[in-house]
Amino acid sequence: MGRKKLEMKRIEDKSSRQVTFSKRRTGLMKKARHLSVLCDVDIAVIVFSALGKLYESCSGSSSNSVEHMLSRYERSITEEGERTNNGAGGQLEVLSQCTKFRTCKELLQAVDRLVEENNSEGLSVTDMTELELELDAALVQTRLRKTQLMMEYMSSLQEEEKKLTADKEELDKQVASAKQLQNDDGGGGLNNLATNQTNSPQHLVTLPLFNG
Amino acid sequence: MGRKKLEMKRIEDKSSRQVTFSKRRTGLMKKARHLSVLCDVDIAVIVFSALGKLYESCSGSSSNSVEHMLSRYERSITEEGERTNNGAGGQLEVLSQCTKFRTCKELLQAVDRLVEENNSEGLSVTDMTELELELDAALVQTRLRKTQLMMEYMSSLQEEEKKLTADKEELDKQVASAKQLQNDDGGGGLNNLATNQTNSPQHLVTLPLFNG
DNA sequence: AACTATTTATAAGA
DNA sequence: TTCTTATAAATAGTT
Repeated sequence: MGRKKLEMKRIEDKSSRQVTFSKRRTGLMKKARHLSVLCDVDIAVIVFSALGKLYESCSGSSSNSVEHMLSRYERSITEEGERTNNGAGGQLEVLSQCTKFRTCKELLQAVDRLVEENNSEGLSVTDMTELELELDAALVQTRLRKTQLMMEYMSSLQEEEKKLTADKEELDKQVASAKQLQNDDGGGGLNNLATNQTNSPQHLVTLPLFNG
Repeated sequence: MGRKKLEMKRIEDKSSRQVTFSKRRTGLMKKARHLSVLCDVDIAVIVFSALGKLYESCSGSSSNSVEHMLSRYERSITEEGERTNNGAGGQLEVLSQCTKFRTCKELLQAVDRLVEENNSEGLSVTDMTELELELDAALVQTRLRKTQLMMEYMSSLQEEEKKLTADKEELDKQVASAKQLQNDDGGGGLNNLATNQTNSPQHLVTLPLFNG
């Protein structure tokens, strides 16, 4: 809309690109706000300029709601993923890494393609920039996955610790009451001892951590 | 735009609200895509309907780039927050971040120095390269510290698990032998029970993890 | 889902 | 940069 219809491609002139960016960014945020109010929904808009600067964020209501929505988004995505790969039960951890592997594969293919396309003249700066971005993205992905695995493992360890502590307390209690009974009636009160056995926690050792 | 100008408030009629939601949502995504292409920027749009359903997400380039942008956004916000609220503190979590804060402080000082040195002409590419290296170093430092903290915590948890498991086995053994003794001599063999108490592992809970 | 009368957004120009 | 204006786009109500 304007004096002329624009082609759907990057505006080459730096100055007009900057102006258009400013105008359209404002418009986008305005529309998001309107949609949010009119239809009573939550919206987050995040814009990164080409130089990596975080330009704007907008949301339905309060100040930090963008952050809220991000965790909400992550939850949705996670649930979606779990809904998808619920079929098999064997190696849970391995399955959950499928996404990563697929990403890596795609990445390598993209790199190969780039190299093949330009092997006669060598890679241009633009190509290298693209490659850099892709590698950076892969790095971020890898890091996120690493942190996620560590957090999951720590959760399982904390849970196990809680369970073991509870078991131990229960055993202590039984031992104490056994001692008491022994002093009281000289025996016969130990028949319900050692009934709180849980499964061995050995399976935790097989989690994919500290394996190099 | 349309036959009538709408008030900037929630559309009360459920049916028209739903229709408007659909239309405007489509429009918003389209505008986001256009802005992304025309101005060569990355954009994420996240919409949650009133019923909590994740409706759409849109972005500049590849498939999972929304996730990328979220981590990018988080990083931006985190850095911003640290720059703003360096005055207050007092909680335990803050202590564990001392290393990071020190690094950040040094970094900001370095940035200030660079800016002051060159404020007449602006920063040169060489300056920016130096700045890039410093920021990169800080990032690596932060990452190392994060991993280190997580590894230490996991080690402590594993150790605690081992100890607790050993305790439990010992208690089981004692209970079994107590049972045996009870059957054999009718009592008197329980005097050394409950002697393997270790310190409560409560201190683990105060380690700087999972605290938001 | 398709159709228009209108409103809104904005590209180019001042 | 900011304002103006002609024109493109989006869309509210209608069918």
